[in-house]
Amino acid sequence: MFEGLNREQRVAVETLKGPLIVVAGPGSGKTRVMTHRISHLIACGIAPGSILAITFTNKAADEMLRRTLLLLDHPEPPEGVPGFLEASGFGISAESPVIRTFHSFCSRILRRDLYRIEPYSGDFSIYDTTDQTQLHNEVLASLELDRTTFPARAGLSTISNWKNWMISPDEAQEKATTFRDRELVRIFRSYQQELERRNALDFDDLLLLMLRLLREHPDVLTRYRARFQHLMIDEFQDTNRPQYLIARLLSVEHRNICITGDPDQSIYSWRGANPDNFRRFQEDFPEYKTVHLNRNYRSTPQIISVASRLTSDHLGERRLYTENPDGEDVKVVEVSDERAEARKIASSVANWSAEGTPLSEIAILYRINALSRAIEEELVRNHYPYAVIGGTGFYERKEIKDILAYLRAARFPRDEVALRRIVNVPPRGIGKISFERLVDSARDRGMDLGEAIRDKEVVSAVRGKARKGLTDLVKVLDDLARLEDRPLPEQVEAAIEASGYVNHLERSEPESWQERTRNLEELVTAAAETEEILQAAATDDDDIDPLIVFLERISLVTDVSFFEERDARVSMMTLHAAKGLEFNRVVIVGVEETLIPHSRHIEGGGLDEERRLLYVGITRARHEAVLTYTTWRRRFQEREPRLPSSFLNELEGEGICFQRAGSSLGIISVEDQRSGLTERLEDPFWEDDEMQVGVWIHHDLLGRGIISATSGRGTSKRISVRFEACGEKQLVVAYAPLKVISPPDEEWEPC
DNA sequence: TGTTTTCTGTTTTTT
DNA sequence: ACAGAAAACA
Repeated sequence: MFEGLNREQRVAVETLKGPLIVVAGPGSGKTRVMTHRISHLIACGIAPGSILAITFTNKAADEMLRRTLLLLDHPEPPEGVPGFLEASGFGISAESPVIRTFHSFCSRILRRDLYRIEPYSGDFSIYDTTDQTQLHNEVLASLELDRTTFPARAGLSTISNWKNWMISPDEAQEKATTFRDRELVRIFRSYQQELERRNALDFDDLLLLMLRLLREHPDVLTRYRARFQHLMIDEFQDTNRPQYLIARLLSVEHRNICITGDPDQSIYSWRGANPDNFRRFQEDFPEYKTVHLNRNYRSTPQIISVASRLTSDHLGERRLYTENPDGEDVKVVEVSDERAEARKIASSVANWSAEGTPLSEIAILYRINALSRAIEEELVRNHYPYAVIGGTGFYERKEIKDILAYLRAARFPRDEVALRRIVNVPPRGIGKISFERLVDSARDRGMDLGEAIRDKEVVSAVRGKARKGLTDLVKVLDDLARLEDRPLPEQVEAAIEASGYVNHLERSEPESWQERTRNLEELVTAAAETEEILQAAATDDDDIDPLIVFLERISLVTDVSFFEERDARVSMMTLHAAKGLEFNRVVIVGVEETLIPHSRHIEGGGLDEERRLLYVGITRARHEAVLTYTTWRRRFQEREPRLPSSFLNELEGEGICFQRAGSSLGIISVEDQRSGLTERLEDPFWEDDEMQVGVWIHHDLLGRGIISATSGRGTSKRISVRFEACGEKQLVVAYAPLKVISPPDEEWEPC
């Protein structure tokens, strides 16, 4: 049971009673400790079902469950069936520990008990970001506020912050001083009311309502306290206030709570994560014990020593060390632009692959999703399979969301977001005006939209094409609703069929309709998979609607493991998404000022978190870490000069080597590179010609004009020209009869 | 007049 | 690639 564990790890595994803090650096065997601890609990006679382990992602949950079952000599869970099984199953068996994220754990409980809180019920919808944005904008319309002054992104992030810090609309109102703040509070208030009315929960609500449930219903609290005698929380540095309070409520009596985390890897404060929870924990559970896991088993000494330069010296006490053999230096590579960066990465992949590193052991990490594009293109060109993790995920694709919206609208008439989404997709003549008319008429009668579209009088308020479209839609939805008891894949297929969606795709997206249709087929496959899992867990006492399970799985389980096949592929993801993962070789791209640190966080408290983000990135690597930065990068249409990240200065020292692409492996310090930067402003890839914005030209046919924009290079370079005689035209420089002229005098007269 | 198509400007991180 | 705005269409 304890073989292969070091002394500290063993202490953590053996301490089963009472509060325990495990401070675990990257690669220190934290998951090992957690899985051993769970199996040790079970070996000591604790009922598996009374163990609740909270992880940060569903992927981590699956991994932990899989490894725990292995330790327990369980038959291996079927390949490719994620621990999601557990989500629907926790009512079922006391034979397996419950390992989930906070969100899916809460959702599971709320499915059963949310009816206790007015006016909700257990078949609530979960609103994802898209749904939230739509609702936000509906709220704006009803409050007669302007979309540009109150963008959804900003508004929702403010609302989410309030919720994470458990500030009610009333409290927010008291603190609001400016006009804008007061308007935001109004938006918050009606956003929340509208969610309630629709029996819908956003991600924050999953936590907040769980907390309310436990606080307001002592019998429920007692039940779950009795049920979960042992709590474990992973990535504790990234828990927010409601999450901590839920954990405290569940464990404050038996006090068997083990938290693991690493303040140096706290990278989610923007989502309300509060490292201060460590301090609160120490106050609330003063008899706690602490274990420090400082020995790293993952990385080379070079990687550890370089990465450690980014962490604050916690009194020199918590320093991470390793006894692994030496490896290569961490490399910092300068390249001229994002295409050169992509080529450099592709050639690294080629070399590593030739040396025998499997593609699945290579990761490319970046600060923002937008950086993946250039690299993807290069990998495609070189025929390297890759998987972009996160980003626009499968379930965020338009066609997928549309079909799911059909199912939602058919079966959950209160869920207006879904109905609004598909009311005119495919186009059936119900435009903005007709729809507004419909909504008004429904509101006048105090009806839900779902009722309204079936109401004769309301429908007669709309006329012509729109009325026909509406009756067609109602028929489609009613037909779908009738399939309630059919198997899930059949329902999904029916939704695709009845909506005429494939036809619509073919007409409206001649470029991509085939791929999108394939995606829809994948959706049917996913439905079949869910159906299968539910069949396997047929002992379910809760008898939950398969469609609800399917939708929930989709909104909460966005990990790779759920959908992607496990072929050998290069992984590409953001630094945030890489948390908790490890790879033999890691490339971090775009290590540039304004990217990491991101421009929004260069000043103020956010800077430390950016530094930790880079720390997390570097420590993902076992054998080799490469950091790249460019001197030029294309952003929208413009190419802009770039500076290396200021963090690179902090990394200087033993175990790291700076090199310029194309140059021999000479060691060049950051200062050398900085001073060399100005002379390299003429980038070899930048063909500087005369056709620049602001230059006057003469066209043989169109006459005089001034260049207002340029794009592309070489023979594909295009310019926009505002002509005196005929307005703005687009021209291809290589083919247009143009010559540069000196500016007309009148334009240059000083005013 | 109302609907559909085309064009333009926009991307921090995510359960 | 996507959303919102302007233009084109019925």
